[in-house]
Amino acid sequence: MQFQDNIPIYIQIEKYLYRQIALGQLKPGEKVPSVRQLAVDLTVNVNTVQRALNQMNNEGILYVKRGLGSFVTEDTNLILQKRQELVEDELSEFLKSTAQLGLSPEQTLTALKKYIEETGGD
Amino acid sequence: MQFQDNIPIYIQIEKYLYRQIALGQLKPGEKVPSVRQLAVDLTVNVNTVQRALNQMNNEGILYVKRGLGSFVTEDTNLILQKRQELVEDELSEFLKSTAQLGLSPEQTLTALKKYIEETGGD
DNA sequence: TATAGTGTAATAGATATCTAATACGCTAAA
DNA sequence: TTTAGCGTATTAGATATCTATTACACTATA
Repeated sequence: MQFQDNIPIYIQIEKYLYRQIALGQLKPGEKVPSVRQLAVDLTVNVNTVQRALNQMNNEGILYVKRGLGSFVTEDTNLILQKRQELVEDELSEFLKSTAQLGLSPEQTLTALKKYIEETGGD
Repeated sequence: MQFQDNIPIYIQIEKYLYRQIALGQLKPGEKVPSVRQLAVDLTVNVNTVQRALNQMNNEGILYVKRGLGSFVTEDTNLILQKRQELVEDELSEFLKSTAQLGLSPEQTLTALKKYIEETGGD
């Protein structure tokens, strides 16, 4: 995984894992790779992974079985809720950004539609 | 101005000034507030402002008159080009983000439309 | 000429992030 | 009981960011 500069790595790892869960690539109750394994996979230090997992534990998205590892919550509603939250955050931030560039919501919508038509979304 | 945590301030200042120029609130040939004045306005250190202005000088968006200050380029095409670039960056990043949450470009478009209808874009 | 305002540079210190290394206690399985 | 894998904690050092401070050279103007 390649990380974007200027944004803390532990934030990006958090986002990455949230998305894995939101997409169902990490299922409810499933074990998350160990911090050591993730550190190897992501070419990052164990402490950095640990820091990312901490807040997810605090939010209840993950839970820990001592000596065994971290697991995805089995609270499906919580996962759905989190996914919805992530989507709405993106929508909100996007509209905020384009507004600061002088585009109204409607203009933003039009620009996005045109952009998709022209590029296919890439 | 309040700054977002986890993103370097000098990056946010840069973005802020780009938008001022893109929106025409800083016009071609107009003097940009001095680094000392900006530092006061933004409640930030002079060096941090200086760092933000440097790259904009390198890109040709600003130019310096020694002893007088920094000024917005009079190359209108360059400004228009930069604005277009900023908009497309937002569009691209937005689609990338929603894709990582499992939304196709079309689904993203629909979600945005719905979001605007429901919230008015706020 | 003297002064005020400008960009620019350099230094030192504080803080956050990241890495590296080591260690401890827990659990499951050989 | 021993071993391997797990989360967790701690310490030290490197780097980037930001602040604070001082200083220098240039320009326009009183």
